[in-house]
Amino acid sequence: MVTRVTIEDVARRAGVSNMTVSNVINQRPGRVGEETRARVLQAIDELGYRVNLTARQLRSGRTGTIGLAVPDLQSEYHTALADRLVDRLERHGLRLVLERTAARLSAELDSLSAPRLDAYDGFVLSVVAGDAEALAAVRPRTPVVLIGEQTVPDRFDHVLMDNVGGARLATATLLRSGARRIALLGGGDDPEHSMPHLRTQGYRAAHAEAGVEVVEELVRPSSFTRRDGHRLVEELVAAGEPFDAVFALTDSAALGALRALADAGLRVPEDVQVIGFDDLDAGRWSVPRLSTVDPGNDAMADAVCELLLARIEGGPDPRPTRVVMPPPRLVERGSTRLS
Amino acid sequence: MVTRVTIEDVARRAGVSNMTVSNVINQRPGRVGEETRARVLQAIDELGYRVNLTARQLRSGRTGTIGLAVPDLQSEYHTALADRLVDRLERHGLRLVLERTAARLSAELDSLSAPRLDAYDGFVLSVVAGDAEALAAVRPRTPVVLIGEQTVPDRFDHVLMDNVGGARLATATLLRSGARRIALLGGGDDPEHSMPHLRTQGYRAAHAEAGVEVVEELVRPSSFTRRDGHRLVEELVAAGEPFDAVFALTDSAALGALRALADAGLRVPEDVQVIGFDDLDAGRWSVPRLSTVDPGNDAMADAVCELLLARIEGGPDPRPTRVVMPPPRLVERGSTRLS
DNA sequence: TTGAAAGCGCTAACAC
DNA sequence: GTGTTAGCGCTTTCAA
Repeated sequence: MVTRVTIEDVARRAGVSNMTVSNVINQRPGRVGEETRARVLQAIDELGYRVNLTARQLRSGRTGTIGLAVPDLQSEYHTALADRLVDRLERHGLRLVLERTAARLSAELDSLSAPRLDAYDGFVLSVVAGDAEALAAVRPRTPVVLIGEQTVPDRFDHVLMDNVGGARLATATLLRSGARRIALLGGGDDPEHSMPHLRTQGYRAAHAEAGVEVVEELVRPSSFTRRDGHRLVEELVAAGEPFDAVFALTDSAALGALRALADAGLRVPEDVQVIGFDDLDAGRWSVPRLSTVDPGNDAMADAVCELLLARIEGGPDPRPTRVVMPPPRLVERGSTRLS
Repeated sequence: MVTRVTIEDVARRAGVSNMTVSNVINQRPGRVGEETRARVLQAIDELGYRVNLTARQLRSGRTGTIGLAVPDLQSEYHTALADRLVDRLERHGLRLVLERTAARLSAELDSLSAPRLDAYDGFVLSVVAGDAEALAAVRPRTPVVLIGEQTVPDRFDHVLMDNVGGARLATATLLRSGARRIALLGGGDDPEHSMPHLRTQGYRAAHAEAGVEVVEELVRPSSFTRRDGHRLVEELVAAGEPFDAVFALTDSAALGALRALADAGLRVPEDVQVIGFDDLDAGRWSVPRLSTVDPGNDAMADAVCELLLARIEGGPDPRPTRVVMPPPRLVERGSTRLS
């Protein structure tokens, strides 16, 4: 073990006390004379001293780090969110690190356990597997913001997207352009507050508003990845069920659907229109370009930061928790006909 | 501040000493009687005690966490690598967290600074901006494995891909199928040991071996993202320079190229063959499916883990550093004609 | 403006 | 098998 240079070594060399060195390091104003500071700085330099964040943290409780746990590191939606957060938090001198929960409840709960949270000043969890009941017992001492559509105990700050509104927007656009048989990739009998359930609800609402009957054979379950989207469209084509549009619950599924439609010799948007959800960057480079719903990605990232910072900096007065849900916006590209 | 339950509280309640509690927590074999253990466990449960990892770390020096710093959280290549590493490290009771360097030298060096490294038992840095010179002064006490093609001080373990070999493989395949005017997206006068330089070198080597002249007008610089790939193909088409194949230095650029070729009304692979590099998952879902080079992704992840674990667990005897470079493999899909 | 003392919560090392 | 002592490196508190 290489010996470590401590504050004490620096203090000895500069001929001052530990505390003075600490004051220099932390740039505490007016606590140390100009001359002394210079001497300390020089000692630090000569010795190559670096703070031990672990020790500082044990004493002060601050780590300067925010954690973000996502279900899947490859999820383009979540890495895009992470990127937005890194940029914003950097401006406040905070660093963001990413963890993976693999969408497992055990891992999500684990990420909220005291030992894990101790490493962070604040934590953001993208809840996929958990729900209000599962999270009922969790009372983290670290500020936590939850994202995702699951219902969660109202003791948590919560940022979510308008799934119902966004899905209604997408579906209404297709209906307005004349589509009458809209395949829904990812709809079905999911748990009540899950993302698929909510987006399916928006899909049905739009149909009801337009006075168009939903073709139940076209409502296909569990489809979030490219692979899923591809498979479901294949199945639909094989089943011979005609459809003139596809609403995929995620852009990823929509991209897989595009692939399958090309395989089947169907033209987009002439034969089949396609619309996704999430506004991933990849949708700008697909063939054809993907129309989609922007659920308010920037606004959500803003909200997460604000909530976190308010709790971290805002003293002990327990401000009420907040729920933030920005308005969705339609992004029309080549995979739909202009409405 | 909510008061924290400490080991001392548990000890008092169970009527034992701190050390006994510690022994129970750490499941040290044969150090504590069955009855005592039960009493301690109960006290832990009743009090809701959780270890303070910060304190443990300050004392023991272990954190149980490995850091991985990547240039871009949205880079599909790097998140795929992260996923591979999470899986492997989990098996050894280690957790992986991801950080972003934004491909800036300052951030890369920063990530190797003592305070940052203190948070980890081991660290993996994907070097993009740094080189041997920039890293010369860095002497981390935490085990570090470097990945990426930059030359690095040989005091670091280093895992890299065979950029020259992989690029030669891709280019040779195109030449064998009859291509004679192969656009290179991302070639150019980059620094000597950079990825673009090396892959360009492989491209030229394959031409030389096949006795085919490189068309210099088709060698286009800096192209790694979808956007880049798209733009460069657009420019090529606008310039009226004929080409019968595209070798993109990354799959991402290749996907952008596919988009641009479709815009230009060129058929793939009939009019233009396309091949990428990296073997990203996205390449399986593009239209058409993307042929590519697998640089040995699984083998690289294996190597990173082995090197890390050897240094973490392997005592103080300073084993020699190692450089690992797995063999690349061609993945033929729909964007090329079978060779 | 500077310093001394105390202790954050845990575990290594050794005694019993 | 269990307890005692010491201390990881830092910052808080209070005194000078």
